[in-house]
Amino acid sequence: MYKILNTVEEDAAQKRDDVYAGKSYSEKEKNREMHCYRSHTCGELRKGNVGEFVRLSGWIHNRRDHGGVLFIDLRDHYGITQVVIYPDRMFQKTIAHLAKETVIRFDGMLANRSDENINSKLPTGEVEVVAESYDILGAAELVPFSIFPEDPAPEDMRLEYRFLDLRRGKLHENILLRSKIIAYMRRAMTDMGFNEFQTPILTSSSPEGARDFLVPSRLHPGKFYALPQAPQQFKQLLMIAGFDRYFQIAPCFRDEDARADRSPGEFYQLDIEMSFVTQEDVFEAVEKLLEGLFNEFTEWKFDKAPFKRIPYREAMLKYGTDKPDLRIPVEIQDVSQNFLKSGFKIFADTVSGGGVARAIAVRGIAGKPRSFFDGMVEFAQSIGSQGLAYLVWNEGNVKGPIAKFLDEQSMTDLTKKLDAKTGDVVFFVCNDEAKANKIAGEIRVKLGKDLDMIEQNAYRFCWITDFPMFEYNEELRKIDFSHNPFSMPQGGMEALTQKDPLEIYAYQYDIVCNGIELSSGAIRNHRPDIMYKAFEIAGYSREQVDEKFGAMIKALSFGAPPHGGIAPGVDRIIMLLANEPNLREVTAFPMNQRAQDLMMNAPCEVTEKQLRELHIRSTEIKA
RNA sequence: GGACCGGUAGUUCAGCCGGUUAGAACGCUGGCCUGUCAAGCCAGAGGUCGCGAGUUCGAGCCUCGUCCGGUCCGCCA
Repeated sequence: MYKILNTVEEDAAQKRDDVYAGKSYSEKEKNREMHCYRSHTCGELRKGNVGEFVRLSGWIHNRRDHGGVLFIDLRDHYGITQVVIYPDRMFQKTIAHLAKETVIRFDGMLANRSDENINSKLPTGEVEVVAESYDILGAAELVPFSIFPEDPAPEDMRLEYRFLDLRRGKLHENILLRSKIIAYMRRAMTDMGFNEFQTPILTSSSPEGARDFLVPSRLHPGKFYALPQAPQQFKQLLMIAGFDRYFQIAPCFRDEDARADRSPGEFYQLDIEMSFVTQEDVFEAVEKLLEGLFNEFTEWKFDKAPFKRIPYREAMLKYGTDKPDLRIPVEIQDVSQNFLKSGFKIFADTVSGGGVARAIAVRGIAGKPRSFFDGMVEFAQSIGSQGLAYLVWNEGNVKGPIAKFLDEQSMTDLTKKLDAKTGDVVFFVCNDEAKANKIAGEIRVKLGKDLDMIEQNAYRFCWITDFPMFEYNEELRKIDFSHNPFSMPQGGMEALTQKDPLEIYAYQYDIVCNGIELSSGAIRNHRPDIMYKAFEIAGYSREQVDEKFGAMIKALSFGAPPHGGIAPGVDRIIMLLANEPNLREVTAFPMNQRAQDLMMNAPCEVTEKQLRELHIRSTEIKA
């Protein structure tokens, strides 16, 4: 191995050696002629450098004008160094009136600070540069929001002046963390024997899935490229091509509305595909990656491999969602049978009509004030529940709005089933299964937050497994794929021909951390015969399948290895590790929620000429 | 497409029951100050209260509409 490039520190050291080597303070005049912007970075100088004649360049971070002495905090990527300008310098007044964020170069001697003037908050806080001369390298206008101190600023302004926002400590660190995490991912994947590939950005529109971003073709009037929603088909083709283990930090494009944890338009996945693997092989690879990653980048507690596996149906029952936040130590229980026999008519009728009753038990909160319970009822109503029943286990009796409807036997059974003890409170939700899951799940999370039950400083992972292959579409009154039609059904062809379709699971899985879905993945269906059969169950003819997915089927027909993969969301992982609630805090140049880049002014109108070349006419009338 | 929350000085916010000339802090400008490090002190400038209509003797405050931002639902194979 040989070295191609020096680090910044090495470069600076080199220049120092070249320019300053052996030179004393008396030679400073000569040094002023040197042709470089800095001898050191602003984070570098220490006691050992005292007495050296140094040159620093950076931004005016802050200044403190004492009339006599003037202090400038000079900032660059590497840190902050105090520059002091004494009144005998003619330029002191000029510097005192420069706008913050001016880019400036100072030359001067590095001096020791006296003990009482040491700033322990700065790594460079034991020294300061005594300015001899300066050069303004980049003038600055008054900034629209404060870089220092790092006060809150309106987000649309932060986006419009992103280059300023990125100077601020927290965001600067987050983006740096992003760089390090991605570098780690590349290293770890390569070490595990994966090869990185690039796949096309201009590709063809896929009929399934999210809304595509379309790019009009100049050479083929009326035809369009689509930006990839994910390199799904390409990575499978690479497996069929025999490359065995693929990964890519893959840009993905989906024209769907944004959320706090979902960027509008574009995002990155650590896209992974492996040949000759089972579901467990994929889990093992991802667990190894994530364990290493979290080990490297967090001080918090996190689950070690193997992560908990939770079948989809169990997750929906216990947590009311397929992306459970396991930091909340509460599980939902099914109590349908208890209410079926009970005297509580509303619940009994719902259950006998095919609905379910769910219980959320919280220990030791019987003493909560009435307003707490009213608040919970109100919350339940706001998310679409008729109301919210609850029982409170007090010393010797059970109270609550529904207590009077339950006979002694029902109450005894319920107490036993829920293992309810004095001081416990149980909330009840009764509805059709889908609604009951959703409402109970949200109440579980709300209780976790309001009662401060969410485990702090911890990352809790789980795999959600055994997603149903098919589901019944009430609207179209037919069987549909519930998620991905290209996943391998568990049991293969035999299951498709023998079992009730709604009982078939797919080799499909999600990985979830702290209630955030990091990724979906699957063992793919690599057999055309099983593919045709699966589509047949969902009501597609062989011809329809050929028309829509012909290219993929063709590729699978020439000797395809069993393969599978996953694609953890890079942005979301960074968001978790940076402990940020929003993707924009870990993205250098994000769009706003309405998919606009406020700095670059995208999307924007284009010229008539451009449109003509692309054979496009806009239906929007220009102002 | 829908729901909720928000919009007052460059920024962060306060503004009581609808009642005099809309306040504070930071920033900015000027001045004072030789050791600060979120420097300090004094003075000053800075406002179409998002926009439009309505109710009222009177609207930052109430009503309706509208625009903008965020969060969520829909959507995200």
